[in-house]
Amino acid sequence: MKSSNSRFNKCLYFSTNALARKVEKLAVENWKKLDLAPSHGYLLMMVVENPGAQPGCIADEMQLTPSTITRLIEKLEEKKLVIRTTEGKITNVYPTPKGKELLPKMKMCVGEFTKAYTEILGAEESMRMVQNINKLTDKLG
Amino acid sequence: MKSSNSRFNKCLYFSTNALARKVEKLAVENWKKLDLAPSHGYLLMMVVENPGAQPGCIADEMQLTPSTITRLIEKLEEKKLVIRTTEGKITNVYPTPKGKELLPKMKMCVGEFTKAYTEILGAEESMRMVQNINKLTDKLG
DNA sequence: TGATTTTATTTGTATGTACAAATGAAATTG
DNA sequence: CAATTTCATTTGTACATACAAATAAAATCA
Repeated sequence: MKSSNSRFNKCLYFSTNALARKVEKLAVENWKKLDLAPSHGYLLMMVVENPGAQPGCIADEMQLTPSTITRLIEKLEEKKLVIRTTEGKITNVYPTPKGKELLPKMKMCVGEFTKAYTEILGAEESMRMVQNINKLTDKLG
Repeated sequence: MKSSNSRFNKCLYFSTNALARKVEKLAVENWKKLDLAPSHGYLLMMVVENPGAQPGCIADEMQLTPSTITRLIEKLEEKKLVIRTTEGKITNVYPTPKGKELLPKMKMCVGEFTKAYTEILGAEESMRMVQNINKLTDKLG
């Protein structure tokens, strides 16, 4: 159903959630070829480009909680895409060779995803929309 | 962290998810006084105003899957706020008196939530933003 | 009318995320 | 320097949601 047919379409709660679900679905579809969830993919990319990144920083960067980051890292470790080393209270996350190898494909994935929604919305509107959403998020923070 | 400081801030995936999480949080906070999750609240409101509504219609209206609606209804049934009757393949959901009683408070809740984000964003920008988000969602559908 | 297809709903299972509490180490403070 | 506080991370638990399969009824078709 089109959101414009919903009695709830005037409420930010429904609008944002519905949008997030659709975008998530599109992203999941896009990342399937690498057998990764989008969040895993983005985290891995970050670690490949920032070897030794700490969970706390990753959490800030990805706007997720530290506990969520721990969970994502666990999954990536199971797949042998990253390893964790802990010294004292500091944990560092490094990509494995297998993880590093994925970088070009992951970048292509991001490109394709961006292309997918840019084609739907137009380049200008896409960018403006993303900016507005960020602004809104900041203000709510 | 402000989304504008994130390296991912240009990606619709992160923007929408981050916004949805913030909005969800705000809504959850707002609905706590009624001891309801926002989605439970909205579903209950719909059932109070539409006694006998069927899960499939509710799913369309709320832009959630039927299975999710089943789960939400189960929770509301546990709390004795709605009851389900099934005849043949058709299920109808009705509010209990206890559920009906909540309506005014729920409407206030929605009002307060709207007020909360309208105060942050301004009335005009809020409305425009919601419209744009809906448009985007429709196009992605 | 009997067989097949469609429809509505529920169930089993899995994912993504968060919060609160636990852990363990480092930093501060008195 | 011992006690306390702060900090980084992980663990336990819970919630919202989805997909795929199961169920069961109704509708269609041959």
